[in-house]
Amino acid sequence: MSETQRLPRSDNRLKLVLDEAARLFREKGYAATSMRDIAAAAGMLPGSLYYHFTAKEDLLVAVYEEGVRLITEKVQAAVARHERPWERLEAAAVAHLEALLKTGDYALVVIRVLPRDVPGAAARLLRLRDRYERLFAELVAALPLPAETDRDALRLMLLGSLNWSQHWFREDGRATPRAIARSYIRLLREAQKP
Amino acid sequence: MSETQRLPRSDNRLKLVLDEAARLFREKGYAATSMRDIAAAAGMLPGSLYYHFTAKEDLLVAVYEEGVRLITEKVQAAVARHERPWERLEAAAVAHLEALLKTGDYALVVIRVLPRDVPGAAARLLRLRDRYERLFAELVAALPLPAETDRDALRLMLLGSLNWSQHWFREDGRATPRAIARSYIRLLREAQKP
DNA sequence: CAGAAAAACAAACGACTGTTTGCTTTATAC
DNA sequence: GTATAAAGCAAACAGTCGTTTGTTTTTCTG
Repeated sequence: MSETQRLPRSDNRLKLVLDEAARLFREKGYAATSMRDIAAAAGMLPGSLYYHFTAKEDLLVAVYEEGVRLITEKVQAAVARHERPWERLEAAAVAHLEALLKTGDYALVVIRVLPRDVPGAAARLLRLRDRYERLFAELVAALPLPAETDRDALRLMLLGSLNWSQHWFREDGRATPRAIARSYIRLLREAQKP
Repeated sequence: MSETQRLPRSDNRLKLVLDEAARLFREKGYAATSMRDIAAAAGMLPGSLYYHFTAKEDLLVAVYEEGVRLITEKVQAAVARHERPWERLEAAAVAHLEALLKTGDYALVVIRVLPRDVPGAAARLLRLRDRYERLFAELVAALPLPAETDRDALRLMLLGSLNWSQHWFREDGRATPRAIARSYIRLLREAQKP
């Protein structure tokens, strides 16, 4: 009955594998990234990846989970620094966009790789993303808005435009993630003044 | 010197190939769709596709071109029915979203397949999409807005949120493409009233 | 230091990839 | 009606795909 369990070895390269997988999934997408690409980037042989993950889909899910964790963490920390509803939403929008465009690869994979493109893991990916987006639903619910304002539309419009910005954003430009998120919030906020 | 040029045959299946390619590219994305998938869907052998297209990338470009043509056509027709700037932009937004979510496969491929995912054709795809998006820049430029309003942000926010709706829109729901586009416009428009 | 588990190597499996080549069928044009 | 070009078939090319299996190396644990 002695289940001999041992701690991971100190020289293990799981973290490196995840980092390189995140980078490649973000750069080329899921289907266009091969297990051989990831293995080569991590300096190991293709078959070795299967010691850590039983399938390519599980590797993606692991990256996805870390991405959601990172964004959630940043957004929650940013929101906690404010008290007024609109300022909390603005802080969330800024943190969300900075996580996507500045933090690195994990976060971007979450909105770059579409769940429907990974049939065997779509359900798991959607569950992760839905849980995160509920954060924004709560922030929008707390806004002081005229009764006729469509809160769902407001939330979807904000998140949609933020997420889409990955496709046109250029690092060199003068528009920072923070400035973009703020201008979007301003466009929405002005509309809701009595 | 007699260059014997002949008309395409009446039984040719080029249109069918394009239709099936558009459907598959929309459903599974570019990388996950194989030439064999397309050939099988069109009821022919893989090699036969190369009579019509010299490479998979060219097949995508052909679908893309038709998609841009369709959206442009619908948006221009819708805009022409109105005179006041905000109504013209709203008509464009509605037509854009209906083209994506109702018209069919060609239009959706244009925003579903990312140019960067098709290295050999990225430049061609981007040129097509930029030309189309200039339509919206003109419509936004014509809006009567306060001097401090950021017109670029407004355009990017509108198009971004419209394009992102492909990811959450469900046909069964009560929200039609028309209603979604109108609620987005309303959120922006109210903000700009003096 | 000995034993065991962790982590990776080495090599291959069959299936699938985009594409090419040569040949055949068939509608069109004169 | 017959030459001719359009369209597609049939079969294969070399390469890549995700994954499996057996073995080896290396670190940790007692």
